[in-house]
Amino acid sequence: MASTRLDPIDRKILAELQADGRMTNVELAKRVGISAPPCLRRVRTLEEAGYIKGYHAEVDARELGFEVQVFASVGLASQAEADLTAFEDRCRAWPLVRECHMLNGEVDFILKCAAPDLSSFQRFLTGELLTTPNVASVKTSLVIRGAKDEPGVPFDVLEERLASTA
Amino acid sequence: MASTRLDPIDRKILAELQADGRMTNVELAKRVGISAPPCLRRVRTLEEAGYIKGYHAEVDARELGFEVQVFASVGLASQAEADLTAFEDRCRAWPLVRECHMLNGEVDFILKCAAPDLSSFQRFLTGELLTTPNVASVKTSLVIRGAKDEPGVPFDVLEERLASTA
DNA sequence: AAGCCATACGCAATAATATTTCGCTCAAGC
DNA sequence: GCTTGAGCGAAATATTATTGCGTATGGCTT
Repeated sequence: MASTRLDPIDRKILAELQADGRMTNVELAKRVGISAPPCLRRVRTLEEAGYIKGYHAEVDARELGFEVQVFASVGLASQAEADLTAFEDRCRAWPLVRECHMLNGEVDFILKCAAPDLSSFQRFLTGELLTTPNVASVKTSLVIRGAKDEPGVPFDVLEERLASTA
Repeated sequence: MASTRLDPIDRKILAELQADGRMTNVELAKRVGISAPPCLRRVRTLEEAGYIKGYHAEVDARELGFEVQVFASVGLASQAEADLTAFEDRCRAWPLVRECHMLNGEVDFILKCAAPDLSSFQRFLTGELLTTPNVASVKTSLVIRGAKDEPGVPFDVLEERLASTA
């Protein structure tokens, strides 16, 4: 489990697989400039070390009938650790809630939700979220349109940073 | 490009590939209950029809040195369409900005940003975002901890919905 | 500085998988 | 009741993944 620092080839592998997770290993090897076997070994190592947490197909939510995306700012009455984790557990159990982040500042949590239509979301909001114990305030914002939605991290920023630190 | 309604097998394929985008086609075929060739044909069709927009490795941002995640609420001075798209174009050009959504309500946009550290983000905030023309207000919220971060859509919700509509 | 060890590479061989081809079946439409 | 088209599965082929092994390279000890 050596926290082996990644070399440039490893970072390239991660960047390529983040951009196209279904690339064949031979294509990946070609792009990063080594032969297929060591490339595959590196990928396996990156997976086992946790640098790669999984692979996912990116599906078109709207085409599938999820017309509505909502950000919800949630404030809790009590911020005791037990109450925070209780709320987080609730969020993990709600399928409509895709993301839940604890924030500093005024609100305690921000939730990103996906729902088939507005009434589905309203039903969730009034029937589930607002009736949850310890939830003091909820402010929802409907997504009018999405301008950018890139998964993962910007590897070019990482490379710039490493170049300057070197 | 018939907007062919998806049958249960197609939906299962999408659900499986969303959960594990690197599953082999034979494994996928086994899970959805058909043989490999038609399964692959379906996957290709789903890709070409745009139901699958891509495949991505999920990388561990923190392990890679992106310690900081920030939500930024942005208000613009002018909401004329040209000004909105101008701002969206800016967001698309900033690598630190991973998501940009236009919202209803008080704020105009919410941005999800990833940065190696706080000073990187501050540099972006003061040097880029705040100096952008037409940006009237920015309120940033640091993510203290992430409780849930599921990519994609909840297919179980979709199935429930189809069951009730049927 | 020479030798040793660990690490990672590439090549070649094998196993598994992807992909194409082909013929069959079923169901809708005429 | 025939025709047509869409979708399936089996078999064959092409591509890819995976394993085993010999070799080079860099760091560390002696």
